[in-house]
Amino acid sequence: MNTVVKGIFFNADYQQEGQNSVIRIFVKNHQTSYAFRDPKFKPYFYIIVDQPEKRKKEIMEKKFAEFKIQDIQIVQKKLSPEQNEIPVLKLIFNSTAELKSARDAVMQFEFVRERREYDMPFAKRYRVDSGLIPLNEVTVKYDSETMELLEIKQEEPAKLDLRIGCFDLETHSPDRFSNPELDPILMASYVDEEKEIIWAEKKVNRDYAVLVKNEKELLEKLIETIREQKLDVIGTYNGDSFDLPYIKTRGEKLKVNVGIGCENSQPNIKRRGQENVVEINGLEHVDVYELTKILARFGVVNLIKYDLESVNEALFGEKKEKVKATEINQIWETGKNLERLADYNLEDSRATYRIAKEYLLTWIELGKIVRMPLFEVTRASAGILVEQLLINKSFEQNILLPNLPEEGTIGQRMLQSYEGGFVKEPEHGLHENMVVLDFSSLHPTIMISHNISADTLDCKHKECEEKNKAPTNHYFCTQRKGMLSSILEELFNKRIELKRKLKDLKKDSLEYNKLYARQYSQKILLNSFYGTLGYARFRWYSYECARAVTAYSQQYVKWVAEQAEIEGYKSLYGDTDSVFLKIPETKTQEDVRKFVEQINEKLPGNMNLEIENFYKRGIFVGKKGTEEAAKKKYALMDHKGNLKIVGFEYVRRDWSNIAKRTQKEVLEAVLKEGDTQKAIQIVKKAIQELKDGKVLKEDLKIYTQIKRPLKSYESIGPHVAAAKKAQAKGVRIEVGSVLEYIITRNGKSISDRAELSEFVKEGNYDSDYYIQNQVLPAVIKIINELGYTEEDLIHGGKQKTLSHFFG
DNA sequence: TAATTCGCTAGACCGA
DNA sequence: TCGGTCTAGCGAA
Repeated sequence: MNTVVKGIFFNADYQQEGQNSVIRIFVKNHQTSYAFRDPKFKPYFYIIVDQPEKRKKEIMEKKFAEFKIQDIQIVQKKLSPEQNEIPVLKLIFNSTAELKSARDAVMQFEFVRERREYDMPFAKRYRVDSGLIPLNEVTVKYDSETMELLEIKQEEPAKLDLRIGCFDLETHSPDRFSNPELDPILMASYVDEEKEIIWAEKKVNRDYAVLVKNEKELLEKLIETIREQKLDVIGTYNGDSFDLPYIKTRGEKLKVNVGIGCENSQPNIKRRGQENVVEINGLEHVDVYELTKILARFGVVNLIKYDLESVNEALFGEKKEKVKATEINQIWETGKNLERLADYNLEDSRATYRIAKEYLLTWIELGKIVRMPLFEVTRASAGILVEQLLINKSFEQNILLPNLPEEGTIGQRMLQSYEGGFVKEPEHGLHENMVVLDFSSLHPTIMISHNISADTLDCKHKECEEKNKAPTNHYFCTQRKGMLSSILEELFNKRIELKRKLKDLKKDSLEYNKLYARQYSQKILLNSFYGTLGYARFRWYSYECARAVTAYSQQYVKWVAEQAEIEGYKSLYGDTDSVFLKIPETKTQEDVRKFVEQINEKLPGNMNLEIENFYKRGIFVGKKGTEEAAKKKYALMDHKGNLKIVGFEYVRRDWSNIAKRTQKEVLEAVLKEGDTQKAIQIVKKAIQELKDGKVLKEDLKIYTQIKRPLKSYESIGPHVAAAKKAQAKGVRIEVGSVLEYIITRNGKSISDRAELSEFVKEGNYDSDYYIQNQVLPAVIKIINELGYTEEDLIHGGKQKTLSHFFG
């Protein structure tokens, strides 16, 4: 019987039904979660041949595999954006297995010039071809007996209030890590808009606590709740590698069906590289931990550790207590302080929920732009996002995708690196009255303004060569817009328009938040394009384009500095897209504004120079071991007294707190107060504290990441040495873990003396190391700029003040 | 199995 | 034990 239903389109996958691979699409409304079948859509790929009619017959007649090819169509396609359409063969199959064997078998025909789009996963193929946008509202006509999809209509996204729920487990861990084969779940918490619960076998004196009789019941209650709440999104913190695999294994042990997906389907654990991802049909699993790491990549947060406590504090400014694994065991075994554990458990779910609520909107919008389901887009890298966007555009414009490069090609590309941005060596020392100018979205605007795209490179027109030649001598078409540049331009213009609209909306209103998220996701995409051009595995890789972008960037930034010098400013420094100027006494901030305006009048297209900020005072320091000044390292103070510290040890996690704090205090004394004597006193005090043995572990820890298996290190640095020692004591050291180590007094080389902080007793540290290798190197270059030497720091020293420098 | 290059610095490593 | 070179990590843009 034909039935019609409205709902939200979530995702698509496929299933094997006998000989056929059949697409399923997941559509939900608040009553039901549907999985519709779309058997009419078949796997396919293209081949390019000279005589399509003839070759089609030949292939149809020849049996080149154990199956019969379902169909071959002759279709008109462009092989690339600048070419005309030509007929190509579309080979259609009943299953992905057939496609896979045919794409190899087809190479036996010498008339096959090329294969295209033969490696696109079937579900992704469907998402591209159907044009369905995840989380849009759809009206579906279907056969209620077979669940076969008859018609699907996409409507403008209506109001979207996704139901999000988060859960978190506390598990027993007699060893260092919980083993789901052996160790039970002790507690579970669940949080959504209306519910906050924890379940535990032991009585907990909290309103939100529910007593269960055993672990089985605990798991059943959790699953039941997730099902009852009819969620759209399930959020976890590290659920990809911990919580979801854990409940799956415990479920098998305890005979509990943990199917929380559509039609109670099980969480699907997939291997992706080194890690797990867990996908659930009809219920989007968002691992907020992964989301946080992406936020970090885009600079929303910058943390040493990405545990929930640190992230929660960084994002919301709220401290959250951490209960360590050993303590969890202890609480459970003694039955004392169960409330503490329960609170912690609940807070984890709450924090996860809060982060999801706050940031999901950005990924929802991003998912809509690139047409990726939430599950995918919350785990996607910059390269994936750009690729997906280009795939969609290519399909719309009837252009076949370029093939992925082969390993040999990738190797060649990787050998061929290219020159990047320009970094000027700064004028070291203290400077007063500065302005920093920078280009807004430099790389995207260069690509748009000069129409940089592989398909516009060195076109046939004489005129383009004359009018639009990059400093590399390659040029780009001025008559037809390039594929990449036009997508960028569209994104750019939409973003400008959105930002204009945002100005009229009330902050924190629903509409504001939605549009803000959209413009932010556009920004993410805009900034991701340039890098992919030089990425060896990218389908649209173009050395010439990548190089042209950086050549232009160098040209423009040098040009601005030159113009400024001509106008009477002194160019102090610049890095890639910025120019640091000293404003002469004869000029005002208004003059700077006028100067920038003049520059902008001369810049092409949508390129734009901005005033980043005015600074009262700034310092550039010398480089170690040479006379030169260090690049990418400076500190500035604006006219409100705000300090901006860039590149210094202060911003690096692989330096101890004591060194970082001392450096910051010194910079403050110098820039804010102009007090060099104070700066020196600060250093002396830190040295004294170290000597007295008073400094706490917290201020001595050095954080360094283990980036490869311990065995494969050629050079054993302190962090590797500490890791190896810890490993011998039974600590599991994983690739990617950030270690905290301290340099102790026990041993010869620095590595010998390095120990993981957890094994170091308070007070056991090498004060000499922390003075000579941490505090002094962090401050000496600054002190030098003030006219003092290391001698002055350790011994007496002469009297000088900043007036010495500024008259 | 997923964007780029430029740059600083530490500390091991290695040969004289 | 010295000094140059190399490995490694992290940050800026």
